[in-house]
Amino acid sequence: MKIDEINWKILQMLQENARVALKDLAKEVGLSSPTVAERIQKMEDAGVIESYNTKVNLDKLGYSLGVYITIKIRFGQTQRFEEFILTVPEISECHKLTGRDCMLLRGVVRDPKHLEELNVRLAVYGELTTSLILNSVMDGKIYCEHF
Amino acid sequence: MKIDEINWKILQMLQENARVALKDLAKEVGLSSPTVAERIQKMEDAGVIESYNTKVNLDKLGYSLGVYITIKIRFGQTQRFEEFILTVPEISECHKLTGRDCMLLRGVVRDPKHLEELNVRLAVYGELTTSLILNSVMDGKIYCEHF
DNA sequence: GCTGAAAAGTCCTATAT
DNA sequence: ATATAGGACTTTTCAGC
Repeated sequence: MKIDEINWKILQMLQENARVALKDLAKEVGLSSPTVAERIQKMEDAGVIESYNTKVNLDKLGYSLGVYITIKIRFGQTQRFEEFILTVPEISECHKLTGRDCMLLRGVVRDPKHLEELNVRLAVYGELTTSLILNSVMDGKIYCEHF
Repeated sequence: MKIDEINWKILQMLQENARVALKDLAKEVGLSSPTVAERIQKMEDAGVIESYNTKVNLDKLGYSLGVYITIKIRFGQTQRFEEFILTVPEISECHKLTGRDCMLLRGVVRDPKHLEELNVRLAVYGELTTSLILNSVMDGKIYCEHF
C-alpha cells in the first residue's frame, strides 16, 4: 500500500488522537471530509490502520508496578503456556523472542506481594527473570514519516 | 478515583474501539448519552483515560522486523542517551529497568541491514543485546475488571 | 447524578466535475 | 480521484427531577 504525505499526516493525527473529527483532519490536510473518510477507509481495509485504542492509566487504578518478565519455557510446555498466558489479566504483552529466555512478558501489579503471587502462577511453565519498570522514557511513540 | 461496573464497561468498550459512538456506549450500559459523556470526561480529567491512539501496522508499511534491544549504558551517558533516544524514529518504547542491562528498547526495522545500521547508531551509548520478535502471542490486551 | 428535548455540530450520500 | 450540498445522524447543552 502506498502512503503519500497526506496519508502520513492523517496517520499522525489519528495516532495522536484517535477520536479526532473528520472535519479537523480534512482542514489540516487540505481535502474535503468525504475524501479523508475514503482514505481512512482504504487504510483500514488494507490493514495499515489496525485498531483504535484507548490507553488507560493503570497506575491511577492502583496497579502501580509495571514489570517485564522473561521466561525460559520448560521443554514441551510452550503451547500450554501460550494458551494459559492469554487468561492472565495482569499480562498485556507476550512476545516470543530469539535468544535463550525465549518469552518476554509485560505486566502490571499492585505491589510486590502481588508480583510474588503472579510469579508463582507463571513459574509452573519455566524459569522467570523479573525486572521492574523504574521509568518509561518513551512508551508508544507516534510514527509520522518513512525512515 | 472510583471506577464502578459501568465505568469498567465504558473503559472496556473504549479500549476495544476508541472511536465507538457515545450513543452505542449509552445503549450498552443503559444510560443516556450525556451521562456517558460526563463519565468519560471525568475519567479523562482524572487521568484514568490517558489517550486515544491508533495502532498502525508497520509491517504493512515495510517495517517487518520487530526488535527488543537491551542496552547497558556507559557510565555517565544516561542523560545524553535519554535525549538521543527520543529522536530515533525506529524506537517506540524505552524503559529503564532494574537489573544489569538497565534500558529496554522496542523498535522496528525494515530488514537485517537496517537493524545493523540502527545498532551502530545505538552502540555509541553502551553495550547492546538485540532480540528479534518471532511472534507476538499478545500485544496490548484490554483490561476490563479489577484483578 | 440522571434524564429528555432542543440546538449545534458532524458525518454520509448523492451528484457533479 | 476529489468537491459540494442537503439530509440524517450524533453530540452537547441546559432546564428540570
